[in-house]
Amino acid sequence: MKKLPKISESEWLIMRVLWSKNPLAANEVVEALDGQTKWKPKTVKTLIDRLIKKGAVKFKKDGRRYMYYPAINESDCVATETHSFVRRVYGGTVKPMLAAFIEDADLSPKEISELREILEQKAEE
Amino acid sequence: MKKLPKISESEWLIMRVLWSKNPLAANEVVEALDGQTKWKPKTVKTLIDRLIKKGAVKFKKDGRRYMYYPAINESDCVATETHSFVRRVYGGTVKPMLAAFIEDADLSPKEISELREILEQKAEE
DNA sequence: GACGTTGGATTACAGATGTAATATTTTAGG
DNA sequence: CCTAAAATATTACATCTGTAATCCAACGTC
Repeated sequence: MKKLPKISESEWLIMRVLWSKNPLAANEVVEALDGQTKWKPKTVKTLIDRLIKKGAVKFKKDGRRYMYYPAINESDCVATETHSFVRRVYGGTVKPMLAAFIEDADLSPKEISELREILEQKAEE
Repeated sequence: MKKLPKISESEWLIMRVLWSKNPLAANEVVEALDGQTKWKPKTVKTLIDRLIKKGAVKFKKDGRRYMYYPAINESDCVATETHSFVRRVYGGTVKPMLAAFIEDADLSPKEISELREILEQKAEE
């Protein structure tokens, strides 16, 4: 797995848009973010440009405009970010936090049983 | 609850040292970090100064030197950071996050069974 | 064909961050 | 007392981030 670039807080919003649907033109990204942020279109374009420079996004020409799409895998990014978060904030000790979250989160019965299954898998290792 | 300052990645390491034991002199913080980072003592001092400026750390004089201690609550910071993380990376959907955490975490068999029990409780509600 | 519109390219600019070095003050030791 | 050691205070500086604005080129419109 290749090295993933660091994605900043704002850039994450762009990436999540592009992961959920792509390729998109710049103005489509702007529209997809409508309501989520108060960014001007130029701001969105800057963020896209930076993601391209970082190698997180690629584009292809469609006539006069560019169509953007992710160049890196969502699951990989999420896993990396999660790992770094756990180490930073919890120093690696996750269990108390998981417990609190499970208590607190509004989980559906289906989600609960899925999580139980994951834990069973873990227990068998 | 008062507003918490933003704590950067590097600053988190300092805060975790001070939360685990305080008050500490600057050189004691440096020692506590030994092995965890390759920072020079001056770097550690800079980070402490910034945390003071942000209001995250306070100090009192002990003769010629300062003794540092946290000015903000660990649980509050962890909760805030976790919330922001979940929104940024998972867009607020908790279950995939929990799944990733469980996969990622290095859980002991005991911890796993404790979590399973919590989930069982949840399932019965 | 001149002109406004739309999209891309270039430039801006302050504050945060990582990572220290240098300068100064205080103090303990000779 | 004077000096080296230890702590603190001040300064440094390149990047990264957030948040755009301005400039330019191509297109479709009247």
